[in-house]
Amino acid sequence: MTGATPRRMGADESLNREALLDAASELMLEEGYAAVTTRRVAARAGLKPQLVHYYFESMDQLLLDLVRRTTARGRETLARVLASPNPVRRLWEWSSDTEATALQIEMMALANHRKAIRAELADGAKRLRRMQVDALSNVLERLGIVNDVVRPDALMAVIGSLGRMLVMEKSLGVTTGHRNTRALVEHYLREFETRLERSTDSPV
Amino acid sequence: MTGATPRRMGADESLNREALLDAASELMLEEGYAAVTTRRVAARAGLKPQLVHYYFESMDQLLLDLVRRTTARGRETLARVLASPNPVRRLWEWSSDTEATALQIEMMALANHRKAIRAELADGAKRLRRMQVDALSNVLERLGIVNDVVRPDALMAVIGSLGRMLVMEKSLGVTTGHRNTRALVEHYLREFETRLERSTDSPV
DNA sequence: GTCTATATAATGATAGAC
DNA sequence: GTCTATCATTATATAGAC
Repeated sequence: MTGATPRRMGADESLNREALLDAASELMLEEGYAAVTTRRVAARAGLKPQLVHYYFESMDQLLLDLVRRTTARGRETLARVLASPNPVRRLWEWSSDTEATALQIEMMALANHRKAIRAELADGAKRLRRMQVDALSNVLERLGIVNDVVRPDALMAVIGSLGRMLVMEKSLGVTTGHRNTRALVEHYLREFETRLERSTDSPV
Repeated sequence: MTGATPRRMGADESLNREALLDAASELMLEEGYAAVTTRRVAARAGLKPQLVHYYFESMDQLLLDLVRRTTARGRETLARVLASPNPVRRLWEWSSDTEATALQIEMMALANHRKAIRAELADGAKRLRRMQVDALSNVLERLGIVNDVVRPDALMAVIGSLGRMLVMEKSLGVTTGHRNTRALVEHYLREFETRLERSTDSPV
């Protein structure tokens, strides 16, 4: 418990600490993880570069804390999404969120070569996935939609990967086939919503 | 044509030049794009750091050349894939290629904040997509599989995004729902292959 | 045509002042 | 508990030697 603390460090609840994480997040989103340097993070937060090392043990630790904060916030957003009366469509919209996807690419790239970040991101992804699949299973079961081919977790994989890819490609400037892909998704969403409305009309 | 050449530069066909691109590719794959620095690229290629600037105008140019070479090689591989008697399954396998996916994440992240690289990567993606969709359309048409809901380009989007996501997640350490997702893909692949075999048995 | 010596700026991090 | 002066290292890039 009393592990040697080589250097003193700012409190976890500090406003400056949060400001530095905000700055890091913005930089990562706008210019990529390589732009998240001590000096640039500090400058954007209106602080001196040395303060980064006061509030964070290292740049790696700052990035790890950022990933943790981001996935935690993701769970909060997802909880609201899943509370919707039409969770499937909102899940699709959520999977197509531009900002979250851009951040995810950066963090995936970061995780590819930083063990601690990979573990943190994997944990976050698993927890999000479990929330999604649980909610999807509930809805499908409640509506009596049982399908041996398309299991809820597989359906979630399709929704998630397709949404993310459309956003990625669009930000890249590639939209080949997007119209038909969206039409395909819309087709199944409508089919689901028809069943949903039918079940909502009739009382439980 | 005689634009001012501020600095002399190595020939395009030089072995050292290729070695530097190889080193950059390996580094990007193993440690991410941020690890692609003059010193590290040179060290891996067994050359002096200054040579990087002899063969490439700048680090940005090196990265751009690497993206161009990578997408060009991708087209060669894809052409072989599409020449297969069973192009749909091989397209699925190709979309699930681990190395290519890891490189793609890095390059997507890189493209997010470098205009020239974004343009190059977008061009490469469009050309690959066109090859894929053309081939898929041909096969589906030849087999008489016409479907207003699942158009060839949308089907390609599903195959591509799903394959990439499974690989990404697996490398992250997340495999929740992968079994059922693979089973889903396998279901449709088998269905397609049954029709394919039937059409191959009967001569044209 | 190929490579080296060198310049300049940015990086993560530490020790110590308030 | 908060912040600053400073360091060693690495980054990209240039000018010029062979």
